Amino acid sequence: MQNILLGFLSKYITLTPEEKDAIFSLDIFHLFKKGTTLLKEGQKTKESYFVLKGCIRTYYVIDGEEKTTAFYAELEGVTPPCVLTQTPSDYYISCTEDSIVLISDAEMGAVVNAKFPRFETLCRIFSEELLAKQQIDFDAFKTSSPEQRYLNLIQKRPDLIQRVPQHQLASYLGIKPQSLSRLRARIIERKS
Amino acid sequence: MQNILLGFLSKYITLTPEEKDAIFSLDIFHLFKKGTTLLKEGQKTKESYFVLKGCIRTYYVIDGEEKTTAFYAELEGVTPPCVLTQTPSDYYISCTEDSIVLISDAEMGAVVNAKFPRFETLCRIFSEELLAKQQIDFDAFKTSSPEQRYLNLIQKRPDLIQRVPQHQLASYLGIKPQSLSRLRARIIERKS
DNA sequence: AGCATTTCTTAACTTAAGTGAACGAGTGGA
DNA sequence: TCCACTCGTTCACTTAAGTTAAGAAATGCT
Repeated sequence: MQNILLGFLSKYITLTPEEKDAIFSLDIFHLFKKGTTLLKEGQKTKESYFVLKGCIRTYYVIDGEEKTTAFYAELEGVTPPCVLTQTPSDYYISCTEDSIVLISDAEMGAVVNAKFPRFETLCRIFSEELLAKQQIDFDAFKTSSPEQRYLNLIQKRPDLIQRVPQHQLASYLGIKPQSLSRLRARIIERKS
Repeated sequence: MQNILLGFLSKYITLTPEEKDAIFSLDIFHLFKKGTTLLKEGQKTKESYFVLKGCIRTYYVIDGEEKTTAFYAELEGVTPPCVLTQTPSDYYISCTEDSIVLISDAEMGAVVNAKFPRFETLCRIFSEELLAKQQIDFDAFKTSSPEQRYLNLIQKRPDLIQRVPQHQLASYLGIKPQSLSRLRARIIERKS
């Protein structure tokens, strides 16, 4: 498992043995099997999750049904709202694939901020950009039909359609799996 | 008009004549009539809008139809995504009521940041909180039906239902005005 | 390989939103 | 004051999503 992490990291940076030791003693990188739950509803956490490899999803359980609201794949990350509100989480986070996830902590952030003030600027810019992106996504969702949302997803995130189960995709699009099947059949029908 | 601004401000802080002059020379506060457009589609801007009194809305025009995606009332604000992406705006911003709006500029932010480093921390926290709120709202929208969204709106933003025209509310809920009428009739029917 | 489980699709039926049109109430302007 | 216009509601009809059920296909486990 450590080899997988090191192999992955070596694609990006060259590490001295000391640095490798330092990284593992930091206990920041984690390898999870597909299906592993990182956060459960009702649980309190101060952790943020950043995906290096694989894919994780956030979902609510409403009336016994899973409602997937977001996917985070390579180089994407989440800080659950409950981290900021200091309340139990409203949703679950779990891995849709075997994944390497960087897990960081509010306290860790504070330590880094104290050492490197420029890190704060980075975080502000990062979070402002995320906010803008999220706003655009939200607007796109509101102003389009399920079918348009699906067609849009094909354009913007073709990988998701391949790697994620249909029923999770469906709830991500705000519809039932049966409706997604039908909708896809409709699109293919129209093409031919 | 300056009296209205001063009257409003005096509820919160006491100002010396010099400060009053300083405020107006800053040219930060603006009074707009209902219906005034602050930002047009295709326009470039570096401005953020913060509502002190009244209410503004953001909307797209898609196939000649207005699609309202957000309302900002007292003590709420927006930075349009186009400010960050440096591209022409995709949407309009206009006043749904006579409003007092604080308009600030990316450059102004930089100046303030340089003078007061703690201001950066404030901005980061503010934008992280906004991000969390937005995420919660987005999730709530995705996981609920138009009717649930309307019922939710009654709980969370009862003021909007009173002060905003139905057809804008409808598009904010992601439906047509006729559907909103029907939906409301359905709810009343069920109560009795 | 064989069995159980999950996942995806199809179908028939129900429910709710979209569409186009008409009507009355309210609003603003000449 | 009167006219035109906007706004909200209602109705009839269309379209698409929800629901329930069944079966085929893929997956996982032993």
